[in-house]
Amino acid sequence: MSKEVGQRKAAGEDVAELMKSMAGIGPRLKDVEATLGGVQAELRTLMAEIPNLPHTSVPAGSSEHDNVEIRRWGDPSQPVFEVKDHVDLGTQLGMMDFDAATKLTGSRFVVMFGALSTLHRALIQFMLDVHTREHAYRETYVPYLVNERSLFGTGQLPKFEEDQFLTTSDPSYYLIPTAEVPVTNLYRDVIVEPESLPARHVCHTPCFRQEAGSYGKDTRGMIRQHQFEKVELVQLVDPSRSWAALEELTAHAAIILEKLGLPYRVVTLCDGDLGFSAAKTYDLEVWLPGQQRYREISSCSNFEAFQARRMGARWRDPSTGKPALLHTLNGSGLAIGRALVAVMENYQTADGAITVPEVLRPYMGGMERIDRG
RNA sequence: GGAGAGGUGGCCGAGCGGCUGAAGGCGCUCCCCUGCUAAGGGAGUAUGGGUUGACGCCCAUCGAGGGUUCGAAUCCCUCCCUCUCCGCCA
Repeated sequence: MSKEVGQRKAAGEDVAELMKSMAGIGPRLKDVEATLGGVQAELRTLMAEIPNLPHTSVPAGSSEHDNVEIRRWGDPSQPVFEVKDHVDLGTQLGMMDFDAATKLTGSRFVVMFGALSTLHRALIQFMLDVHTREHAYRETYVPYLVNERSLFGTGQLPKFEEDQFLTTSDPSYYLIPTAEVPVTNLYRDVIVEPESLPARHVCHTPCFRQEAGSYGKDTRGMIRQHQFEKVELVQLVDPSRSWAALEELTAHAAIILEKLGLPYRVVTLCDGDLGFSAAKTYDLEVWLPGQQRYREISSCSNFEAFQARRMGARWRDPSTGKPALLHTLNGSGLAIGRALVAVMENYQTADGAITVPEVLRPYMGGMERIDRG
């Protein structure tokens, strides 16, 4: 109609009456739009906090006790001597100092020195090399601070605000809780061509987590820290391939444990233990002699279209020629702090030293043994 | 941090409050011409969403969000980002 005004005016006609008839439309339209907007916002808010639907293959259960073991690898049998945990080992070696970290910052941090620090770095290098050279992941470097939209995209916000470290509030920048956030969000508002799928990224970053609600848990040692390193695997795939991709990705993470010679088992998380965004998750649990139990060292998930929907990550489906949601996956490959703990405890000797696993020696200048001094 | 400039289609680049979803150029696609290469002529060419068997039609989009107006790429406000100079700095 407004177009008509212009046309008639150009033709020299009188448009006063037409304009008068339209005068009331504006306010009415605005009113209706406001109502619609309100309803849509409400709907969005509600939907933002609804978790993903578990896949049909996910076992039912209410807690981690109902997770289902899939397989085991390696021999977790006891050495003949009395084993120490990583805290005693590291402290007695003079290479791990929790008190210092408490002084510098607070609880749930660690300071390391010397060969232990090098071992920590060696683990990172080793994992990055295996995943890039043997599993065809593209090494990726990303910001460690992200904005709210990124955390929304992968599902940490709005529901898990209390787990994040907020640094600035104008604009809101958060320390990343995992590389999953920046890496997956590379594809936010992006339509990728089918040729570039699957997109595979491997990314080493520090991770920062408040660990809210885990106050009494794992207070000893490096198992649960506010800051830890992780080498993360992220895949974006054709939706018809995502379940196969989850198996592959989990295998890529497991191979690291095998190369390191660390006994582990694979469990499928039951629906009660499943994360907010995941449709299915395999946890890799490494054997820790110091705790006499398996502990999570990697979590590999298929999110199907859940994250993709939140962030608008799409591909051009060749069968229709139209943009369609991708499927996203990720998994730790592996958590570095816990891998260090596992190496220390599994490779300890009777005299409190640590044998360096074969595959890490090239990364440590050939060092075979970490000993005092 | 200080001072300026600017964000328009795959790219470059115009744009008066009203037939501008957007001139022109480049690029790309198809056709014609030309016995090579090159040049030349013509036509077409934004994206996303919805709808249709299909032609098509409808909606949204000129950094983002608000506002003014019957009508905004164009005017006003807020924010984001980019560039240049200065300062600072790994």
